[in-house]
Amino acid sequence: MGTKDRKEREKEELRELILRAAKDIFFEKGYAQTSIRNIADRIEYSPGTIYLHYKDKDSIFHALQQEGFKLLRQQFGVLQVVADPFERLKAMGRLYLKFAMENPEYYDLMFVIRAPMNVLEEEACWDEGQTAFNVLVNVVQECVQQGHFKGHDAEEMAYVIWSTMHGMATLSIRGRCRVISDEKRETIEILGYETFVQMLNCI
Amino acid sequence: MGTKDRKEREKEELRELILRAAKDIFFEKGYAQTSIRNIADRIEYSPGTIYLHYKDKDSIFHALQQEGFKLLRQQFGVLQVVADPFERLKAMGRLYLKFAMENPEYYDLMFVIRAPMNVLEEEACWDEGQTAFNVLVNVVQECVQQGHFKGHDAEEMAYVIWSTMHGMATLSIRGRCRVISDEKRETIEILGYETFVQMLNCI
DNA sequence: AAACTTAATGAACAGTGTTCAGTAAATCAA
DNA sequence: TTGATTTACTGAACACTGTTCATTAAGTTT
Repeated sequence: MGTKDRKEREKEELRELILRAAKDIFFEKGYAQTSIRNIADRIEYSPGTIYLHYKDKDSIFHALQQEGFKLLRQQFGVLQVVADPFERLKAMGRLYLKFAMENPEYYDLMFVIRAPMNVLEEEACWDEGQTAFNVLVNVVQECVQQGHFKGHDAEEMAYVIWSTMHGMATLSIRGRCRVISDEKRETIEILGYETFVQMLNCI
Repeated sequence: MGTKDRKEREKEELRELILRAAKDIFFEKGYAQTSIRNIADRIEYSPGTIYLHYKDKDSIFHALQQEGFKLLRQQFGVLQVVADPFERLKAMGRLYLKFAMENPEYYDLMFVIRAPMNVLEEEACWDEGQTAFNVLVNVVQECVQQGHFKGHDAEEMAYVIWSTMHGMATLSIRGRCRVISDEKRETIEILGYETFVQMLNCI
C-alpha cells in the first residue's frame, strides 16, 4: 500500500512549506527577522515542528543558499550557446552582476553571510560554490587556449575576475557605494564592469 | 573647582572601558557573542550602565568601526613618502589587503557588516569611508595626470580597483576561498594582487 | 543638614534558538 | 474490532538576546 509513500510526500511538502515561508520572510524583512517562531506562525505550525524537518536555523538558510545556486545555474545555462569563450566569459560577468543586483538576498546567502556555511562539515564543503567556480575556471582555461591572458594561470585569472565581480556586488549590497558621486552611483556597476573588461582585453 | 572635569574624565574612561571590552569580546568570540550583558559582565557593571554611554548596540560597533578606520589611516600614512603616484597606488593596494588579512574583524565592521551603518542618519553618512575613498580617487587622479589609465575616469578606475581589493578581502574573510586549489590557497591574495597590477600596468 | 544631581542598578518586557515530555491521531497486528 | 505501536505535532521550559525604567545609593551644592 502507498501509505508510506503518501507520508513521505506529505513530509516533503511540509519541508517545502517551511522553506517557502522562510524565504518569503527573509526576502521581506531580512535575516534578523526570520526567526523560527515567525516561520512557524506563518505556516500555522508550532516552533517545534520546524526542528522535525531542519536540524537548526542555519540549515534552513543552507537550503535557501542551494536554491540561490540553482537559480544562478539556470541563468548561466543559456550562456552555453555562446561559442567564443571570451564572449562567454564577458556574458558570465554581466549575468553574475545582474544576478547579484536583482537577487541581493540570495547573493548575500551564497557569498557573504556566514550562517549557511556553519552547516558544512570539514569534508563536503560548499559544493555549489566549488562547482560554480570550476565553471569559471574552465571558461578562462578555454580563453587561455585561444590566446587570451598570455602567461597567466587560469585559476589565478578566474580568482581575480571573480574577486572584482564579487567586490562590486558586495559593495553595492552592503551599502558601501554611497561614496560614489551622485551622477555615477546608479550605473557604477555597469561602468566599472566595462572598465574591467577593457583591462581583460589588453592583458 | 575641577570636580566637573574629573567627572567628565571618569565618564570618558568608562566609555572607553566599554569599548575595550566590546572590542576584546568581538575579536575573541565574534559578533554574535558580543552581547550587552557579556560586555557588562566583563567590566563588572550592569547592562543598564552601557546604555548611559552608548545609544544602542549598533553605536558601539560604529565606534569600533571608526577605530578601524583610524588604524587604516595610520597605516596608510607612511605611504606619503612614496613620490610616484603609481607606486603609491600599488603600495596602497598591498597595504589594504594586508590590513584586511591581519584585522579581519575590523575589516568586517568597516566594509561588510550592516550593523554599524544603521547608526548613520540620512545626512552625515559614512564619513570615514568617504574620506578613505577620496584618498584613493586622488591617487588615481595623480596617476592619470602622469599618463596612466588613458581615457579612463579617475573615480571609475578607483571604484574598479577598490572592488577588486574588497572582493579578495571579503572572499577570504567570509570563508569562500575553499574553492581555490590547496597549493595556491595560502598565497592566492598575493598572486591575485600581482595579476591585477599587471592588468593595471597595461591598460 | 537638607536638597539636589548624578550614576548605577537589576528587574521586567518582548523577543531569540532549541529541547523535550506529553498528546493525539494514524497505522498495523491479532 | 480491539489493542499495541508508531508517527507527527505541540507548547511549555531553558537560557539567552537588546532595551527600558523605577528605584537606590552616592556625591555635590546650597
